[in-house]
Amino acid sequence: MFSKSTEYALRAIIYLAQKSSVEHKIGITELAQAIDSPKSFTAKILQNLTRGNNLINSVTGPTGGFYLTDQAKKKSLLNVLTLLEDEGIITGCILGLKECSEKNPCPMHSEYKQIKPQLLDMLDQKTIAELASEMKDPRIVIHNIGKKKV
Amino acid sequence: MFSKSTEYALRAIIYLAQKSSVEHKIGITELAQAIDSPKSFTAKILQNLTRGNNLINSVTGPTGGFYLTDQAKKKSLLNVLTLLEDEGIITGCILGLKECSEKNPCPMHSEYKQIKPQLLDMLDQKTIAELASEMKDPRIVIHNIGKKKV
DNA sequence: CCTATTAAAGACAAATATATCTTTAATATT
DNA sequence: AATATTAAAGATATATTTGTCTTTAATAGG
Repeated sequence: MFSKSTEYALRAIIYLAQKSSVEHKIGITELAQAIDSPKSFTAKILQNLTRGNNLINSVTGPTGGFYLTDQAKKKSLLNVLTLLEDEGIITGCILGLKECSEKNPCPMHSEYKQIKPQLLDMLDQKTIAELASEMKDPRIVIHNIGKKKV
Repeated sequence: MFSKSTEYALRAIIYLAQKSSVEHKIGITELAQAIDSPKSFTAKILQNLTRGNNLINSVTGPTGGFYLTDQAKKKSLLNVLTLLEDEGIITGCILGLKECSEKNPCPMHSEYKQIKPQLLDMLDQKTIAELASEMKDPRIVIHNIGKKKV
């Protein structure tokens, strides 16, 4: 559904929403372990989200790390997807046509048109803080379970 | 949503459902033009779908080409996706977790769970023959419009 | 049988996505 | 000021996807 980059970004942000604050920043080592993602690659992804768009903040040096402000925690996954420029599910055509619209629809257009707003709702309804708070239930996780690294 | 390979395959199959039969086969040149896809790459994709799974048939030599049997035309896009092994939207987790289930759900699981069956329905309800027949309406297309090849 | 036409097969190339490693800059602590 | 710690930046490596090209095999028609 999404690229690895996007998946890691979403998981990282949910983790940061849950664990970080201005007072308590999270290092990339802890973060990557917590969401079960490749560390350096995840660092790159987060870097992109600290520049320009005020989604993720970071501070170098001891006690430094990544964190979300309360404002950032109020954003939705859809907001994040927009910043990641990975909105294909929302804007794209099932069959990959560049210009699939009411005027020139693909054969699946009318069907997908009914599902798209639900996907959009799903991604837009909850703030990442709300998603993170679901993780108080220990069954709900954002890492791969039962797979140990060698 | 899908890979290019999958998109080309779906478009090709819809075109073949519309235009081909045992009596009238379609050459790769016509097909690739009709669905606006790279010719050789599309040929590869179709080759994979002629082997084993009886979805697409082909014949070499003059008057040869690709075609669908009436039986094949009765399959759904979901059937095709299964043959293409590109069912991620159906089976996968939004956040990319390997084991996202009722027992260990991701924070988006309960939300996506409600949309997944609708996506599945969308892909399973219509036969590709039915999708193809929608194209009697000239507004409905499976090629990129207004983009001319150099 | 010969030729033209078509897909099959396989080698190759280019682009993109994913991942790692090293060096640099910032900063907290001493 | 010196040191340790952390992310930033950049170079590089690997894998996968996408795309092209050439050669081979099959087959229809003369």
